[in-house]
Amino acid sequence: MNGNDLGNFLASARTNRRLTLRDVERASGVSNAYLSQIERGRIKQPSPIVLHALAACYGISYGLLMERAGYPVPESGGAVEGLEGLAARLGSVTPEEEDALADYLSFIRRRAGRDEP
Amino acid sequence: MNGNDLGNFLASARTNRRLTLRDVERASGVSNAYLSQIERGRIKQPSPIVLHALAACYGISYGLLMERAGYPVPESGGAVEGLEGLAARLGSVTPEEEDALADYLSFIRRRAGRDEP
DNA sequence: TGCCGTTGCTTGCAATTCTTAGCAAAGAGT
DNA sequence: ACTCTTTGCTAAGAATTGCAAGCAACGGCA
Repeated sequence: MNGNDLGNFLASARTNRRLTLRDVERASGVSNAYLSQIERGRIKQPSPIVLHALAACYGISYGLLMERAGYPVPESGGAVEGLEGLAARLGSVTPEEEDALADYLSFIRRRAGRDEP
Repeated sequence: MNGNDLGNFLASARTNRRLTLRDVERASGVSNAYLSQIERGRIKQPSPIVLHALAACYGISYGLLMERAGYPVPESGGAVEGLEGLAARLGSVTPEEEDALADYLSFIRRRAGRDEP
C-alpha cells in the first residue's frame, strides 16, 4: 500500500515471536507507543539507536534494519538482502514450515505469473 | 572543552583540506549553516544520511563518522541461525512476496498449534 | 574612501523523532 | 452484570534535525 517497509518488517518480526508491544518495550526500552507508530509507518526513520535496540531484542541484524530504514550501511551492497531479510523476519522455522513456505511461494509465483509478467 | 568530538573532527577534516563551508555544501548537499552547527557541537547526532554524504565528500570512512556521532556501528556478521536452508531454497524474494510469506506463516502457526512457540 | 565578494556563524521556521498519558475494545475471573 | 488486566493505538507536547535567509567581519581593488 504505502511505501512502508520497515514497519511491516518489524511488525511481523514481533508477532511471529509472539511478543506484545509492551514486551518489546520492557526488553528494548523503546516505548510501546513509539513502536506502534513505527510499525504503522508513521515514523519513517527511527534513530539508529532505536534500531539497534530492536535488533538486539529480536535477535536480528542491526545492519539489516538500517538498510530497511533507508540508511546507508557501511559494507552492504545489498547483494543478499532478500534472503537475510526474510530469514530475520520469520524467526526460527521448523522443517515442516519450511516445506509449506516453499510450496506457498511456488503457488504465489505461479498465480502471479498468469496476470503479471 | 565540550563533550564534542564529531564537530572538531569534521572541522579539522574540512580545514585540513582547505575547503570552505560552502565548498562542502556544494560537494555534499549539506547546507553550510547546518555544517557550521555540526562543527560547533550544536548538533549532536546528524542523520546517517548526512554523515554518509560528508564521509564521501572528505573521503573518510562512513563507519568512523557513525562511531564519532555515538551511533552503534554494524559489526560484520549477524547471521541468523537455522534459516540458511530456507533462504537457499527460496532464493531472492520481492517485498510483496515477503509480506505474503510472513502472513502465511502466521496463518499456519495460528492454525497448527496454540501452545508452542 | 567606497564597494563587492567571501567567510563563518546565527536566527527563525518547518518537519521529524520520541515520550508520557490516556482511550476503547477484548478477555478472564468474581 | 461488574471489575480488572491486557492489548493496540492515538493525542499532545518537548526536543531535535535540517534549511533558507540574513548578519558582521575580513580582505582586495579601484
